Amino acid sequence: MIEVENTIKEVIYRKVQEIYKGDVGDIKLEEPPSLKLGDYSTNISFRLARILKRPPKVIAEELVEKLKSESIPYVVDIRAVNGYINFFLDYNSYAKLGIDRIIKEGENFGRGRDRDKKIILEHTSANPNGPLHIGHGRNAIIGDSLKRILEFIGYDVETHYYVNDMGRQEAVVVFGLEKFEIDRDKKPDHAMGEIYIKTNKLLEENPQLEEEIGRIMREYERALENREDSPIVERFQWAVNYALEGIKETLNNMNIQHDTFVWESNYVRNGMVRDVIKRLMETGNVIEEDNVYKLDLSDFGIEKKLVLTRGDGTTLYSTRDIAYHLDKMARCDRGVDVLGADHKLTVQILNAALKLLNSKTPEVIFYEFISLPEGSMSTRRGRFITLDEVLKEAERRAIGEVERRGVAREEEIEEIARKIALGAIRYNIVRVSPEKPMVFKWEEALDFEKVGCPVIQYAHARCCRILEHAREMKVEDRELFNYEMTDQEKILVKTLLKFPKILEISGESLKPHILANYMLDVAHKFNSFYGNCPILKEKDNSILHSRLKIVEATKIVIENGLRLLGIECPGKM
RNA sequence: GGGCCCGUGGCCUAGCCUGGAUACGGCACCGGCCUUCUAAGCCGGGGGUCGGGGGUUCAAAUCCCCCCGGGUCCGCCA
Repeated sequence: MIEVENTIKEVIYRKVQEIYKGDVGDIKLEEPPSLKLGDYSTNISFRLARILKRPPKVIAEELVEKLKSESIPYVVDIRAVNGYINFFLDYNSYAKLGIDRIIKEGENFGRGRDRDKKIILEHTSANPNGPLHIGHGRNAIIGDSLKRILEFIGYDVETHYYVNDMGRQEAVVVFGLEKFEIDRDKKPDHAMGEIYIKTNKLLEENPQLEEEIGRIMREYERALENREDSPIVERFQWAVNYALEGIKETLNNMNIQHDTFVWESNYVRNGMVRDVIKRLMETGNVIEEDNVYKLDLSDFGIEKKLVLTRGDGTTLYSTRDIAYHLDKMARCDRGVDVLGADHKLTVQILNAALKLLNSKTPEVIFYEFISLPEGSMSTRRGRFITLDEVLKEAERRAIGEVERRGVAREEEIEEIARKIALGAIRYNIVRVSPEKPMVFKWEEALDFEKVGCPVIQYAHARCCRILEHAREMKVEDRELFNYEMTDQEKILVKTLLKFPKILEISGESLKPHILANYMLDVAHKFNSFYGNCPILKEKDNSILHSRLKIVEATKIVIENGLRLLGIECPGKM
């Protein structure tokens, strides 16, 4: 618990001041590798050793003597070990307070105070020219998990899906729709993907058609600038909305919903792109080169120059992106984008331009690609694995597993399997640190046997079952934790109470994988407790009652934690 | 060619920002545990030059430099 940690830190700081008045920086509280070494420790003696020119061990012993004269709440013992100063908690009172708090706060355990800060979080933003593949999935899963975490710790979060409707790829689709008939029987995004792939093939074989694409793009942009409701606008809108319909369905199946869909074309229509270009022209960093105006960003250490408009006067993605971000950053306290690592240079340029326009810049989470064992994915070549097929295959396998275990009624199986399948997919992606490249392998993504989320959901199911049985037993209320607790109990209680701090770190550092890894930790600690400490079979009523409270608290933490990862708990499996 | 990212036991992965106690887990492997709360589990065991080499430090997976391998970016594409 954060209060206990802060108190310990304060006391250490005071005592250190007694032997050394200078600045020693923040006191860092660490966790010893084993319970036998205590619950918290500090390495302050090592840092003081140099300054005071005395061995760390001696300093540690001296500090321990001083610390022992203080009475620190929930701390029963302080020892000097190898230069470290180790603190031992009084688990009887610590567990009583902590478990009681978790149960009292329930689904709000871990929730932060309202920060009165608005965050706009943009994620997924896949081009509406085909179905989402697992690469988009990494983006969406990281983004959605983060949205849930940030909201829970007290931010007002609005999610954006930035719809790229003005790119070449969308013009290809619009062109393709007049050449090929769309398959109305297929899911819309898949049908649109087919059109896109076929049209690209057609263009490859007939390069002279390329001019058509350019013409369509110019026509669309002209219509937007003139705010016409011409047929070309309708064609683009139809195509984009049609694909988006399918994309939204997929996202919905993954428990992901966006608050706002922002269309790129909106910024051409409302004149903001023209305005941005005009303002950038006035910065004095513009040069003319190859008959086109470019923004020189060498002041920002960027070699690449930003082309402001094409030779034919039409706008480019980058300037429209600047307009979007300018608008977005003005509407929030913090802007967060989830983007593929291939956008790193783009973002540098974007941020430089935003600074020139005196705007805040977004914080960006970059994630590396998910590739296939046979190489990288390609939307254009149709070489990718869609989220839809992963979802479907995961459910198929999960149904088999649930049936095999035989704990669910026939009519429950599908629903349970769906939760397990989605959990496995979301978890296996979110648990990996985003800067690590991933290789998609079916066996790994959908391994229900041991790895990942099923273990967490299973621990939760065990909690549910135990509590169910306990209700039938009518256990008397007794004073909690008035016995010598086992190591497994202590470790579990301590782990559960870390939840709020984990959320804070995970949210503030924009790293949902920290929460994901913690959840597995909770499950392991619970399983160890479950395997070593009798609960319902415990004869001592006081211990039985206390252990049930630990189970209840575990159930709450798992539910809250998985919910923030967009994963549901089946309750039985 | 230059910039950025990754490289942790056979495989996957945490820790790296903010340097410290035997490098967290999982898979696979070996040995125990289901007349006992769901064995998707528990207990124990073997397995590591933290890509390589220098450096800084009392102390380096962690900080600095060089190198190797992989990815990615360097469009009047998005």
